[in-house]
Amino acid sequence: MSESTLSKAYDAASVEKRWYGLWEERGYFAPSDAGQAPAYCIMIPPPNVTGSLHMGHAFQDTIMDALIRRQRMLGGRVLWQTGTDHAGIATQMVVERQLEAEGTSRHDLGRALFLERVWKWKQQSGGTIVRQLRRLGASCDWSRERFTMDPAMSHAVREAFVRLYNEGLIYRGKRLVNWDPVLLTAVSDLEVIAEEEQGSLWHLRYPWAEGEGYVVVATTRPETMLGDVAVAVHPDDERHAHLVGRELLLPLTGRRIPVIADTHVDPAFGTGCVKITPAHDFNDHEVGARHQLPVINIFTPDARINDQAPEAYRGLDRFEARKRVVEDLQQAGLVERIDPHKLMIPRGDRTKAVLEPYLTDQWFVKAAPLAEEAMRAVEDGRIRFIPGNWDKTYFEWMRNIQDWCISRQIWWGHRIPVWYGPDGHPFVCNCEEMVYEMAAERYGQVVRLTRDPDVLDTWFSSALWPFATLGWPKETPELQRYYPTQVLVTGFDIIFFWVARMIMMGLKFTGEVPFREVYITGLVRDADGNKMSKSKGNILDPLDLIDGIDLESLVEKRTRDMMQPQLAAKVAAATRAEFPNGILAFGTDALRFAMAALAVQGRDIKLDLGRVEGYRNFCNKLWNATRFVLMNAEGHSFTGLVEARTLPDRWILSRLQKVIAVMDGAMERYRFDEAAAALHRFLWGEFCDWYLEMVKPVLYDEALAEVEKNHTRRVMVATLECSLRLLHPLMPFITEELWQKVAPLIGRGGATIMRAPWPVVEASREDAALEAEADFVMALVTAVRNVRGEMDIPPGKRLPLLVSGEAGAIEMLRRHEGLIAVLAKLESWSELAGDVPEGAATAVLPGMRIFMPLSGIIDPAAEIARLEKTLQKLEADLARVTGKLTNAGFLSNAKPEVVAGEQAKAREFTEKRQVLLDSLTRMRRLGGAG
RNA sequence: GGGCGGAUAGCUCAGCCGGGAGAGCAUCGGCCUUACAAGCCGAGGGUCACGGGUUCGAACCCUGUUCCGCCCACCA
Repeated sequence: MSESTLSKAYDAASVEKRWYGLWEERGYFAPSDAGQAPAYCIMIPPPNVTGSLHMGHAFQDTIMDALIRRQRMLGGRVLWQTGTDHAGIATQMVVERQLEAEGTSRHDLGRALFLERVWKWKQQSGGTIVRQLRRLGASCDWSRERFTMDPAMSHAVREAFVRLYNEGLIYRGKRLVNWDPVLLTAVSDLEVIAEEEQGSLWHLRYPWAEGEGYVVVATTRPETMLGDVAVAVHPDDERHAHLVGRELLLPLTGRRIPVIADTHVDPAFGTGCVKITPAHDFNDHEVGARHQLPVINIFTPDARINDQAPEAYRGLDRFEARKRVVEDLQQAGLVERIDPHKLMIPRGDRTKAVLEPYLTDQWFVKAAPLAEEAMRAVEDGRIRFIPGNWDKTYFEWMRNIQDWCISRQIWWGHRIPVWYGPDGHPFVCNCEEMVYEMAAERYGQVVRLTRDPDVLDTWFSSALWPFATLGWPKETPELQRYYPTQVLVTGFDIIFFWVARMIMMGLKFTGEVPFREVYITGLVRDADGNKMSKSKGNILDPLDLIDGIDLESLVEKRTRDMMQPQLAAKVAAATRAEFPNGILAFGTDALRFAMAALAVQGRDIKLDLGRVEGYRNFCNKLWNATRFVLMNAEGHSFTGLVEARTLPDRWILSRLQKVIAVMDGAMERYRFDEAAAALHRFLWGEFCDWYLEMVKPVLYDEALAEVEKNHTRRVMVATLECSLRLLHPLMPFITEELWQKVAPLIGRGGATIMRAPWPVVEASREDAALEAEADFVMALVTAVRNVRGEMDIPPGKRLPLLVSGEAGAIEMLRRHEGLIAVLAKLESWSELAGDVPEGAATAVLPGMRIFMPLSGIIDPAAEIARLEKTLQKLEADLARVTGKLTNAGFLSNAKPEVVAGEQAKAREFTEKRQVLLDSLTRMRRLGGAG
């Protein structure tokens, strides 16, 4: 018996558990090898191995999976390439923190042992995020999973480095870079987060070397004065022009420094005199270079004062040094004043340490030549951003692109493939053995080489992801088949870090774009619109929405390991207020559907749990609709039947074609919100609310022949079966579960819905005239229900109905009287003969007036109120339409069909108005009499 | 300083080519109608941020203003 196979309520957990393992085991995620079918490929943005799944992943991976599943059903050779990123700095920090807890450090271990330790950590903990990804139903091809530190990936990285180097696009140089004094490494410009903080502007007096007086300079970093080499004024600044060329005595150091003129100075800021510290400020460095000034570095790598500075300050941390320098200057009477001042402080995006401009040897990628090609690819449409306006952001950055500092002084990462000879000559090669041969050739003997100790920026390997994962630099079949990939789905936050660099590298090494489209998603925010972050304590874990979580566990989770434990109480309180009962288990499908429904283009999404719950209910609705279908179709044979005979059958099939078309259009335009809305509206609002109700009188009619019922049973099953396929990309689990039961009934079964064909519009099933007839039936039923609802008539009470109107409308009613009688709970209907009975409620439909004699049942006053309300709305509508039709401009300028439409409305409204007025008159009479 | 978004029902958001303001949630009323109370049937709720313009007609196009958000940038 069918009913026993489906429980009464949908239980997401038990359904979801059943399928993923099977799909993966049976290899359904791997590309089909279907001959010459078109290839379709998406590269997952590889999540950090250190990461765990967050809402952003849930959002983006749902979108990617929906695209992939649909394409797979369309029959393409579909690859969703997956893998993880070694995340150099993040991973190294995780392991270093562990070492710290054990009372040791990476330096105690040494490089080799440390790396071993990181690999061990990766083995044990690196799989978290890919396990979580599976819970989302992500159908990536795990058999091709890559890690950015795999040997093949490392080979590709070295190859890319060597080729760029040989072309002069990678070079080494001593430059001022952003330096993280905690991590002791350079970082790229993009890894600098500048935030406004409250500081001070110190006004310092620098006395003249000869004679009386001083110059006042304003600075936000007084401690760097120990490295000053000049004071600059603007060449056109008349106040200071006479000072240029004279010498100052730099306080605390005894050094003499010149006053110079440079246009960098803004005469309007501070005193118009700027101290120049080429070693510790990007602008000053340029000024220094222009004037051939010396560069005096006063910091050690961990930002303590070094031996270049006077002895008194050596060894002091930069912040202590600041205090001491200011104190000493104050003692000497050299501080004029200290103003509060807001300024931008640069911090490292990982360590949050204040960064220092620091002069070191680093490796750089010469970006401008690569950027040129990359811009052209977007200009000429080889790559398209969705939404389109992101190309502005892209161009803006590309036009002003700076050389990319790619060397990092950390250990976890791709080591730079450069070896130095005894004289410092660099040998750059993909293969270590070859390097020694190259060296032997140069020096005439075998020599010892030392390898560059640095590793590459993690984003360097990420930039190669789209082709390196497919086998580059080898010309593999996969590379030929799947590259360029179709679409990249990612967030705007990594357009520069990743998207732009993939485009540059892709074009450079393959001559082709890495992807044809870039779909930029919004950010998932909390219910109040705040960015989710650990420190704010407002993180929602997608798995908690899937599995549910009780309040105490949620509070514990949000307050555990907080960077600022003092916030824990506040976070706990806010959590208790927002989720007094914890979070319900909504299941993966509901979460995915919510993500799709909220995926509006060009806008961040505020995660509304009510929405997720609503879609959990939708799952349940679907579940129960399927139970109903199974109960009524199982055990019957309707093979060979293809016709749709009844109005409901023909109507639902016609509507189904529309949904298929809408779904295709929406998915192709990346309008997942439209896709979700169309499916929801069709399945709940049309299939369940109307069709399944309309089918009941047919199936329950004992007088009707089985064959007639079987026609309807078949349509019912076929419609559901097709809908499940349409829904599958967004709700993979429940659709598989239900499809396995439904599809065999129409001989369509298969091992998995994943490989079932994507629905195709059957134009012959579309029938506008029939839909209009169905609309009439539904409007009539709704009108009766409306009266019932407003008049508080008991739902079970059967009512008689009187109608009058056009022959066509009456005929439609006659054709579907059985259906209408059931849906509207009518006792009988007849054409109005003579006067409208006293106390009848009235409603007006296109071409028909209906009257329900309710004398003694309804309250005349209530009916009067109802009619007046309707009339009021109608009057407003009529006034608007009349206004247009009496406007000469409208009549002469508007399109004829628009005018005709308005005229039709005017006739309809006028007629309706008259009916309502008549009814009101009657009711008032009755009310007055009673 | 430059650039990009956003402002529509109590809340979260749709609204396509300019032509009768929509959905979900929440609210109110009535229902255990044998698929579903995670449900069914109804109802109420809007100065489309504000000003000006174009147009026969503007939530939509142009322009100005206010507020909110984000990105980029070397004012010491």
